[in-house]
Amino acid sequence: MRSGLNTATRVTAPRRALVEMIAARRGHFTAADLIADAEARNVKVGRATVFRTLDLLAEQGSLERLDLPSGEHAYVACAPREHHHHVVCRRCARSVEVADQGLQAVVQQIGAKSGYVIESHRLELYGLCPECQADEAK
Amino acid sequence: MRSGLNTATRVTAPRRALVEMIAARRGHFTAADLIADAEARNVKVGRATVFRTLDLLAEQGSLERLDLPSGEHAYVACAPREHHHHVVCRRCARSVEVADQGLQAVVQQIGAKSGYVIESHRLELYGLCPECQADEAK
DNA sequence: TTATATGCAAACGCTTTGCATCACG
DNA sequence: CGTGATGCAAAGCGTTTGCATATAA
Repeated sequence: MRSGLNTATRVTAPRRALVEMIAARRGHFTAADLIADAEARNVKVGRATVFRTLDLLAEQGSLERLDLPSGEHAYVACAPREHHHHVVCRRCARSVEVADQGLQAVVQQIGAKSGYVIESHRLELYGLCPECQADEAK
Repeated sequence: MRSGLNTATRVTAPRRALVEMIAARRGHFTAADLIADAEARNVKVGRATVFRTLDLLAEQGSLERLDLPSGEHAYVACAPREHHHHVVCRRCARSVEVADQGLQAVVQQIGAKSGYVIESHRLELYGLCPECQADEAK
C-alpha cells in the first residue's frame, strides 16, 4: 500500500544493484566507494544515480548519513526510523547501532542547564571493535 | 620555550584580523562567512589563508569544527582543550558549550554493551535558544 | 637574515543539474 | 502510455596546492 509517502517510487535495476552493494558492505562507506564497487562489478551506474539513490535511502531512513571526524561524509545502513546512534570502528569501519540508553536523561539535563529547547541531537562514537582489538593486541 | 607544540607560529596581520572577526561572531560560521566578512570590512585576506588559519585554530583547540545536520562544515569558538559539547540554536546559530555531565557514564555503558573500546565521541545538540524561543512564541 | 606566512590562481574532489532518453507500472 | 528514473557531461561548490613574494622574529 505504498506507505503513503511516495507518489511513485520505482524499483529499477540501478537501485537494486546499489541496495545490494550496500548490503554487502560491513561498515560505513562513501558515495565514491559505491561508484568504485559498481565499476568493479561491471555494473554501469552513473555517478548522479548513486547520489540520488543515497539521498532517497537516507530520506527513507534505511541509511544514515555520518560525518566522520575527518569531515568525510559517509553512510551506514541501519534500522529505519528508530532513534539510535552508531559506534564506528576507526580501524575496519564496521559499525553497530546502539540504543539511546541513558542519553535521553543527559540531553534533558543539558536542556535544563542551558535554557535551550533541545529538538534533536547526534551522538557519534569512535573506537575499536572487538575483532580489531584482538588484531591490534598482537 | 614556545609551548613545545609550535616550532614558530607567527602573529600576522591576516591572522589578527581573522581572530577578531571570529570573536565578533555569535554562533557558528563557515569559511565562506569569514571570507565575506573580510570583504565587507575591506580587509584583504586570501581564501587560502582563511582555510589555513581555521585549521590552525582548530588544531590549537580555540575552534571546533562542527558538522551541521545539513552536512555543512562550520566552526565555533570555544574554550581550548576541555572536553565539552555544543548546543546550537537552529534559528540564530548561537551556541553554548556544555560540560560532559553524565555522558561519560552513557559512553561507558555503550562501550560495555557493544564490546567496542570507545576512544572518542561527539555529541551535537540542536534546538532553540532562550531568545529564539521567545521570538518564536509570538 | 631566514624560516614562516601570504596571495593568487590553478587544480581538485565531491556533488548537483540540465536534458534527452529509457523503462517501470 | 505517462511519469519518474537514468546517464552523461558540464557546471558548481568548497577546499587545497604550487610557487614566488612579503614579513615577523
